[in-house]
Amino acid sequence: MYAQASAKIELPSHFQQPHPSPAFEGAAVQPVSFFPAGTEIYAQGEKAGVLYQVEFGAVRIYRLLADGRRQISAFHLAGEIFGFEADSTHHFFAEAINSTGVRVYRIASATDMSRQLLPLALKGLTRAQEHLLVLGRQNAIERVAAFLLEMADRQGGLRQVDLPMSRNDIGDYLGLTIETVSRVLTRLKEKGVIRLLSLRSVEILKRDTLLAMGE
Amino acid sequence: MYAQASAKIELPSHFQQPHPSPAFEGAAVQPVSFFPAGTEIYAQGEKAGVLYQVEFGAVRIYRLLADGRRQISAFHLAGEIFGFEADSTHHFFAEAINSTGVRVYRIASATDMSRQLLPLALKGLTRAQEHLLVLGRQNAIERVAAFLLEMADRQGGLRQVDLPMSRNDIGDYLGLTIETVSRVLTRLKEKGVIRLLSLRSVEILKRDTLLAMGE
DNA sequence: TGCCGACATTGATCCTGGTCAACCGCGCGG
DNA sequence: CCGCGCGGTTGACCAGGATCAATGTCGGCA
Repeated sequence: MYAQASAKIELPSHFQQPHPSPAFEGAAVQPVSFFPAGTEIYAQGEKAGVLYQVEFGAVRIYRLLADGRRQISAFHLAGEIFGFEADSTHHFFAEAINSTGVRVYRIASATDMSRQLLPLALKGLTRAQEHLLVLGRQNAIERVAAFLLEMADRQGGLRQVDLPMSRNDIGDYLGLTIETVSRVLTRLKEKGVIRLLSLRSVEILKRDTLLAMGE
Repeated sequence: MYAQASAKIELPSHFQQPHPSPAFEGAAVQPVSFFPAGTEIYAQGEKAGVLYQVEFGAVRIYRLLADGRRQISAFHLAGEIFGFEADSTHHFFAEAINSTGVRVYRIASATDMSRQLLPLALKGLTRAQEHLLVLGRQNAIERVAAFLLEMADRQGGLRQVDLPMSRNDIGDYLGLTIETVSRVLTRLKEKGVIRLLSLRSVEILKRDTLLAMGE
């Protein structure tokens, strides 16, 4: 429904990098599906049962409160696998942040994937629990610092970090408002800890200072 | 305040009440270990590899920041299993909240437990993600309401809810201070939503009101 | 049964981050 | 090429919850 073909040529080069993907055993590989920026991959309440691997782009996983407040529980970058649930129903929404390609793995119901899924689930659990510490007990500066370090880490620990998501997304991930995120970033910039190469690209100048802040 | 001494005592067999729980296959069952209130079951950094099932009592799982701030990521009540990690190291602390008995399952390294562990990991992941929404986007009243409902739910949905943990524990679970937890509880009491039977026992009088608050 | 200490409640004040609002700047379409 | 709109930044003010402090109460044990 939402997936549609799109021109790969138009994509920024950093979305095109191939990644070393551990293919799934016992799962039928579907062709890559394309999701334009902002489109839904699956919705809360929908039937689950298919796994997704990000080929390029980025995905946000989130829940909503009745009044529209949103909590993003995870971002998924190239190479990462998402879509598994505790039961047969999706408890979250998944949306493409930018133009995103995902490879779909359809699993034969007879196949036992637990051996391959367990490490992923445990990794996700650990990440979620670490995120709980950030949301429950850290202040705005600490949250943003932790976020920048997490993103740098997940992109290979380079000085230059891509932020595929908007300030709004960052805020909804960190439990902050967009204004607070913005203010903290400028404060970090003024302190010489980071440099904003563009809105969506940050260079980390003082990694140790950031580390000291982020915990 | 938080006892660090690990005082593991094995109970005489006539104390070992069995409870209706699905035993593990392929795991050596150890006798029940007894942990007095406040004692450590395992520590962050320790080697993992053993599973625990709460026989009686309650357990808190938490992390600490350098300055002592604490985030409890989960409580485990009777019947629940905890102790599994993404790698061979514990990333969290586990402590007995009250006098607690845990059954230890030692797993032969050859045995593949993933089939049995995956549902538990996924359940934990879902709970953690729901907790993220609470910590990231809900205010104090909503957090406490959600907590009371969660506890009621996990105790069979009865009107009367046992809170095995202190206000401090509740605060560190909800990302609030002990004072705020206390104030919210008195406010709920004044509104006739709950009744405090004792410090550790709450009766839910208006479940629907609580539900509306907890989201 | 009464005492003590830990835990909990309540009150006063402070401060971080939210809210509301104005403005900026870039990219896109007319 | 200009103007519009969206996303981001910045500022002023506000409020929810933290902090600091005093008091209250429960429960365990002598």
